[in-house]
Amino acid sequence: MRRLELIKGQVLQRKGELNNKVFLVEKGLLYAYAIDEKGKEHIFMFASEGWLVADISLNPNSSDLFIEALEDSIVIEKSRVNELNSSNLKKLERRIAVLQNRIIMLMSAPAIDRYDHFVKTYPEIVQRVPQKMIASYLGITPEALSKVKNISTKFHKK
Amino acid sequence: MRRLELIKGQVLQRKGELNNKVFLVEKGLLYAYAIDEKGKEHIFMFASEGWLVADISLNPNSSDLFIEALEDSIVIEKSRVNELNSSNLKKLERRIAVLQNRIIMLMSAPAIDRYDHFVKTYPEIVQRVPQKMIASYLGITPEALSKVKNISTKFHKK
DNA sequence: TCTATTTCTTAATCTAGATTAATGCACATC
DNA sequence: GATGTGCATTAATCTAGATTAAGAAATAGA
Repeated sequence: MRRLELIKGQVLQRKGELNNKVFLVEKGLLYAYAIDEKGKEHIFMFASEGWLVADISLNPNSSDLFIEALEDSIVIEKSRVNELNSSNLKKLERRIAVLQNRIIMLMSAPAIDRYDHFVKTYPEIVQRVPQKMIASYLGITPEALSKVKNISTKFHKK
Repeated sequence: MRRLELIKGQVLQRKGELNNKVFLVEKGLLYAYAIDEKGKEHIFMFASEGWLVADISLNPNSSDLFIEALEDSIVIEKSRVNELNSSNLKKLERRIAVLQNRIIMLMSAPAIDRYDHFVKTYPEIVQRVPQKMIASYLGITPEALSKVKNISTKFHKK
């Protein structure tokens, strides 16, 4: 358990690296992402103050995700086995709920609905990250997000 | 905690109903699904012998998902708060890992890769459920799955 | 302040997968 | 054996979102 000061752009954890840590964000903003075979980045989550960011994948010897600071940040690094304990059960449940909802959204809702839901759920994040990163989180391109927002405002659906 | 015998097609839990239970599958096969505004069904998970099936959504007063028996089954109904305890931490972690992976796949991999991954990961399920349900789990239509499998075998990508 | 690099937008074209519809098949039920 | 019901497949058409390519706008760095 140690305290880390990060500058914007600093990478905390890389794909393939040992994956036995979780990071509690004390200040700033981090994000976790995967890079596919074509080199495209897919944002898995954002984590601001008070959130835990970690790659909870099956193999603790090799991370699937990258974790990186989006702003200058301070995080508390903790051991994964120590931190994912009974006192954090509620947090784990919450995470499952969020992931479950994300899957249903990805499968059933069009891009614009996913965007509206994101803005409603994480208004602070929207202010702090570029649109192209929100697009990536939603599973679409920045161009598609730009288009889709445009159409929805034109027709006063907003 | 009680033991329930279900016949094929029986619905254990409906959207909107109280959501404070989890179900341990002792025998048979269940599945959990969402129904969107257009009435389309989206399969969230399958659960065969030994698996826990539950809607872990944020609000315990209202379920987001339906849970239904795909075969004649026997399940142990348990209270959600009692069951999601420290002795099941590893199971919760596993579920997070599975969901995390599913999200990455939905965002980055084409339908055929998602199908191949599913067949590799859950070969028993493939034998027990119709193709259209696998398609639904993958987030595509039965027609698209049929086409995509066809193309991939024609070009010996299999 | 001036210049760079990023980010956002628009537009044209393309494509994976959706939709609609028809057909064949494997069943179960009568 | 005839008839119904659900499942899989094929094919034609359609569409949401991807890709590619510019340019405009915003931000950061010097």
